[in-house]
Amino acid sequence: MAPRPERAVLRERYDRRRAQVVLGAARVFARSGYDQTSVPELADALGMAAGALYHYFGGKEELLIAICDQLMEPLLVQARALLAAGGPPAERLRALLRVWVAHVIEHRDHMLVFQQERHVIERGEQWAGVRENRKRFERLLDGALREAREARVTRLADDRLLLSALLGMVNHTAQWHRPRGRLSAEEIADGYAELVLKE
Amino acid sequence: MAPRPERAVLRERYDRRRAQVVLGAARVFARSGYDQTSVPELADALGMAAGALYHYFGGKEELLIAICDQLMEPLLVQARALLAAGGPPAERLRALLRVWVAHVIEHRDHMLVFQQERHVIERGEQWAGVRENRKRFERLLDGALREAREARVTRLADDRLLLSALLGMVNHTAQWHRPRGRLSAEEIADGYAELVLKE
DNA sequence: CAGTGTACCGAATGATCATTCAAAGATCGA
DNA sequence: TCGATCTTTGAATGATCATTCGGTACACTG
Repeated sequence: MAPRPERAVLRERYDRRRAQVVLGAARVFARSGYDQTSVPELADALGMAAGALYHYFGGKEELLIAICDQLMEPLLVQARALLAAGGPPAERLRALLRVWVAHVIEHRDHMLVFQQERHVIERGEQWAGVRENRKRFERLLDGALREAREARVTRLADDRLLLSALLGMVNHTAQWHRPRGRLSAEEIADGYAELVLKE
Repeated sequence: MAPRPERAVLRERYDRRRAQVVLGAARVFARSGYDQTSVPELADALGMAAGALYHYFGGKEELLIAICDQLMEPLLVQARALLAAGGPPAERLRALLRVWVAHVIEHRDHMLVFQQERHVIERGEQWAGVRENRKRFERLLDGALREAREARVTRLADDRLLLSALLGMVNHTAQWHRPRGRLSAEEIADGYAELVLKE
């Protein structure tokens, strides 16, 4: 009686397509700005009609939230797994930096959008989840930094300042890194580690 | 016959008022976003009518350019004066960091707008001047870093990476610093210097 | 191949926006 | 106070935008 493909199959197909759209939208928004890109323009760039977007998203802002989620969630997963694994503080921090820098480079467009739309993220009701995820990552990083300081391997006594400095330099990587740049993600991460850690 | 105030007086009054408007607009745009703030909203927040803005600016975007100029130009002047003064490379770099961090903190709203509107700055024809000023500052910083490396006082062999790291961490200061925060501008700058310079 | 639900289309809609402009208010020298 | 000029007003204008929705195309099941 119910002549439909398995519900799970449909759901998966829907999710995959949605993720594709989010990915493409990140590229477009990174280049042209979120507000300066009209929905028809965006749809054009994605090779679909404006109306189709509303099949996947309740509205333009929901799409923006999806971009931020697609950025933050896999990073959180990786960071948690890594920090759960144990090891000496300096090595843990170095490893976290590598994962983080690689992620920023891999999701360059997402990062640019994320940074550009800071003022929306800070305020909106619907943005609480994104803010929470950001907070979670900062807490993980903060924990790794405290450990490192207690092991006396950081070069700066002030954890908070070190945290902010790292957030600044690592996230800023999205602004200058180019796909076939001179330095690999790993070299960049190790450079940052060299600034932060004692020899 | 010509019953007018001195031309210079008028010009000065006009310029001062314009600068006030630019300052106020920076605050509003930093909080609510450039695109998300309508001209009537902005005018309201500034206590003036929408039309009056067009007495000082050809359009909304010209106002945005003015915000960036008001940010970059005094910093360039200070940086140039400081670097012209001479002294040992480590001290020059430290001094530059202090001036720079203080400027970022002082112009927090301008910085937030500047960072949020990156995609406009990168592209537009009319933005060439702003891009040029940014380039000039980066060259000054780059020079100071090279000097420091040649004097073997930096902790990272790679000037380019160090430059990017500094741009990231210092500019990011605008995002977390609060007016009556725990650390002074000077303490923050010295913290950054500690990361970058050998003991 | 018939029937059903999903994916997509694109013109229409109502709201919002940047900008203009004619007129009024403010300022100041004479 | 007069009159010239600078400054500000706010309603009108035309353009643009996000979103809606009635409908088509397609994929899959049985």
